[in-house]
Amino acid sequence: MQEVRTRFAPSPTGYLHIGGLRTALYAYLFAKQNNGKFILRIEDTDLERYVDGAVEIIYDTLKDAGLIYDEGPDVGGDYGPYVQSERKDIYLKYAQQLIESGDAYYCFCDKERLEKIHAEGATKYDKHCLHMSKEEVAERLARGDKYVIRQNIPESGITTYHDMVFGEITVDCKDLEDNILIKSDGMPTYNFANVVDDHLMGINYVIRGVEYLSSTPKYNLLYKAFGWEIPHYMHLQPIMKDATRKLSKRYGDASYADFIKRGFLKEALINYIALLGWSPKNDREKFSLEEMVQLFSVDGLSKSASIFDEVKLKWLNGQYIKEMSPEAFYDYAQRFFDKYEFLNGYDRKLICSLLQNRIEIFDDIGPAMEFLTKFDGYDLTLLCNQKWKTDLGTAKAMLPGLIELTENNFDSLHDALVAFGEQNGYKKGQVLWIFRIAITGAQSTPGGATEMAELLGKDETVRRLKESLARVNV
RNA sequence: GCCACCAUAGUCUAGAGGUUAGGACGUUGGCCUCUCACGCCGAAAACAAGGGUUCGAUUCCCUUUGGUGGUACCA
Repeated sequence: MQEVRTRFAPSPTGYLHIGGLRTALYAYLFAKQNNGKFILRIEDTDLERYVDGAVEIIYDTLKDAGLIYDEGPDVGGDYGPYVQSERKDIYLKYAQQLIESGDAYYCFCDKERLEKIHAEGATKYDKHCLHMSKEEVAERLARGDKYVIRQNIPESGITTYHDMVFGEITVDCKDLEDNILIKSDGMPTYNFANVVDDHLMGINYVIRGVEYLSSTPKYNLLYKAFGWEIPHYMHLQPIMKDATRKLSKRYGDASYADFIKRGFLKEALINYIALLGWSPKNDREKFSLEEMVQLFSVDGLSKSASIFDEVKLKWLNGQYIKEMSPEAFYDYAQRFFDKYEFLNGYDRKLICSLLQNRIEIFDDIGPAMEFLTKFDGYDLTLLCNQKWKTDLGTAKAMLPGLIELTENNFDSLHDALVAFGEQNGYKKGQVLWIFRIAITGAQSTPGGATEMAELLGKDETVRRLKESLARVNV
């Protein structure tokens, strides 16, 4: 059996977005599941849209996400070069072969003429130059006239192919245009380069976005003209931002790197995007990359687009965070501690143990610990609690005792607080509520009263208790 | 406009010619608890509409509607 070879062929036009990453993921999963090869090819034939540094971002993202490609520009392989701009001469040669066979032709029409025929109602190129004599073509070529090479599509007939996710796709040839294969700058268009490269690189499973679903018949015509074997196709619906818009850089939607920066784990991100458009057909929804390689299946691919839901991604990320070892969590959290300067000087280990199962992304560390800096002037009504039946009066009565007890029994604070309650006729919850609010000034904190005291340290705890007392006394 | 593709709760999805239409996020009630969260137990919430085919259709077919894609010297 033939070795499965898939490819991810992005254009270096900026950061790698989530949709692109998912396409790469599926191509990777399919290849690996079949013990095949996953290839990276850079499609930089559009000089205008090229963005410096974009290629490196693609390399880094794929590698970081664990989508290790077997062949690619920076790792080599037997079918290089893997960058289209470096393959320029190859395309021209094949285009000329097509001209010989009559499946393509030189076209000298300029923009003005094209605009004119469209203005006159043409919906596609009118094959004007197809009918030019050989002599005239030779003459104009010799003269150095600008030209493009167009595909010669049959004027009638239908073309059908089988897509692994959509099934039979049929398109009428009359709806197909004589696409430009080679642009006037000598570069191939996607329409041509993808066919030539996929064939030359031995790609037998083409996995890409649905935007190519209806132009695939044209590509198949090219394969046929060359006498090449047509690959299997898997077209993928896009990931949407909302019901009508695709997730895209244009709308400033987050890139892989942005999510990582905010404290999403790559495993969670990969897991989540895999599930946007693919289902294992059971209720399971947590998978490692290795498990997905085993479980991936084409019939689990969705035929409809899916909307990216960050809320669910966060939940999933939280699940991954809870499963980390405390050590791994601590290590990973370091850069986020550095990000929030007000955390300097506090016990990171303690904070980590408090936070690991209450945050969903690492960036939450800052907001979760905010009470450390936002204590002064907190809302005193927080001391009033319906469930525990406490109010400002309770606080006023309790605080002097709480201060004394903290100063003397900080090391066994919990026991001391309980004893204080028993001696003075308060419920445990009442004491702890007043105490916690009095030292944090926050409705909710990442831990209970004594845990917060431990974090603040004895001096700061006492200081805050005194400040609270002073405020309730006015 | 023309062509193609798609259509299960707010979201991601499972599903089959006959099901109490399943799961997850979110929402919500409760339990647990030194707050919140976690965790656990519940609840509400969907087959886009109209025609067929059929004993029976949400499932198959058609139409409509809605959405997306293509219609580039962009990919």
